[in-house]
Amino acid sequence: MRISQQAKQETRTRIQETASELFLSQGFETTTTRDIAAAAKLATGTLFNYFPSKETLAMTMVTEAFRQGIKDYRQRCDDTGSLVEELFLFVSVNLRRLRPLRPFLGPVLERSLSPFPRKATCPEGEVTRTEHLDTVGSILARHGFVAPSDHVAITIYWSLFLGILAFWTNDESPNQQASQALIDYSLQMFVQTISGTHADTGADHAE
Amino acid sequence: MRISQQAKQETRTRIQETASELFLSQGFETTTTRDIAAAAKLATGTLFNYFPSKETLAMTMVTEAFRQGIKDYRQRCDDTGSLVEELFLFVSVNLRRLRPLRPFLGPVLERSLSPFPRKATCPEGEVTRTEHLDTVGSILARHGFVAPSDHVAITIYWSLFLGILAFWTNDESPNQQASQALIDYSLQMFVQTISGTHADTGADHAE
DNA sequence: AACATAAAATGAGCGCGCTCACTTTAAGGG
DNA sequence: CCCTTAAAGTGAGCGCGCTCATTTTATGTT
Repeated sequence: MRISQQAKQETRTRIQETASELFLSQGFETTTTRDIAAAAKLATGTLFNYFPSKETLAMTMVTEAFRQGIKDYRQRCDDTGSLVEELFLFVSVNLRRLRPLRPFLGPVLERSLSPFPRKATCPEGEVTRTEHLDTVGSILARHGFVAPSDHVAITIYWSLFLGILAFWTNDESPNQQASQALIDYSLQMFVQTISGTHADTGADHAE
Repeated sequence: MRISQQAKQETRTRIQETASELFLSQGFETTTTRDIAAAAKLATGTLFNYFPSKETLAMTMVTEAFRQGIKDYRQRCDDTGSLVEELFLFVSVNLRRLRPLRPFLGPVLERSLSPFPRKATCPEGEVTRTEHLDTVGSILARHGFVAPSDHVAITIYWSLFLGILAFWTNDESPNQQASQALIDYSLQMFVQTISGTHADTGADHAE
């Protein structure tokens, strides 16, 4: 029983590694689940005993990268920077962790992290978004904002962050410096607005 | 020949109307192309003589709504409002035109308007985005911004707009007032930033 | 009316993600 | 050592979006 579980875990990671290789070399859409199963020396159906969908299989890697990003941030944040600086650091470490997956991230992130309402897709995306936004909320809170409960601000942050991800996955500029500019501008904009009073809008978003 | 073309046009609109009804009553994903073809009394293949993909079929309606939105805006914009007011008007008229399609917009917009790089999908999405952003650019220009050439600002606008669309398609609050607040906040944020000097970011967008 | 030809419609078929009834494997008990 | 039983593996098959060789229809010509 113990041994069996261990063997199962090995199979699971073998699937992940095989899938990762194929996604990286051929892309997400082009790689079929039959390809993955064959390369991992398994029947097609077996793959779905381990991962409920191709999307979930890919998102497992993405979720892991995001988790590592959060860890990196906690480790590297010395709590002395400004709000913008800390957000910038958080975004940066996340991108660094996602970097190895970049070649196949586009379709996966679009499907799984999109703010559009989804029906019954993989929960990995929801979890990842929640964990990310919780961390952002805690950063905001540490700088004196009660924004975690401010749905509007958080919604906007997520829109901006997705835009950054989308741009970054396709950024061919050297060292992704174009993305750096976008991140800078986006976060500056975000912080500037939630810092200042935006009272003249008349919009009383919850707080 | 003339008659034939006319008949073809009739078939085309019949497909569209049939598809629209089914999408609205059963949703986009649930409705199959076989369903649509059968309901329009056609063979499955015939449908694809008129629309290259299910996605394009749906996007045709969306594109038309966006075009009408632009017309509405041109008609109603008396050129006396502030930048925020004009952008708000523009977004509002677009949402009003999209309103009838709302029940099936989610998956369609996510696939077609997403900023993530797409490989070979329907061009309708690209066209719609371009037309929308051109109009936004002209509004900015009219208010003294040369921002149409400012990729960063426009990219951010599109992120915010997509976030608004995503939220709005799922907004159950009475009269979509929650969306109103989001639009207000988003546009305020956007205009505030492109108006003010944010020189300390190092991002030198033209002005 | 008979024919030629191009336009339009057709539906069997393909490859995909995924399911599920079934087979194989292997851990524990007598 | 065999037997029981539950876990793990299997692959034929389903429904989907979409294709394309073929058939049907409509138009213009004689």
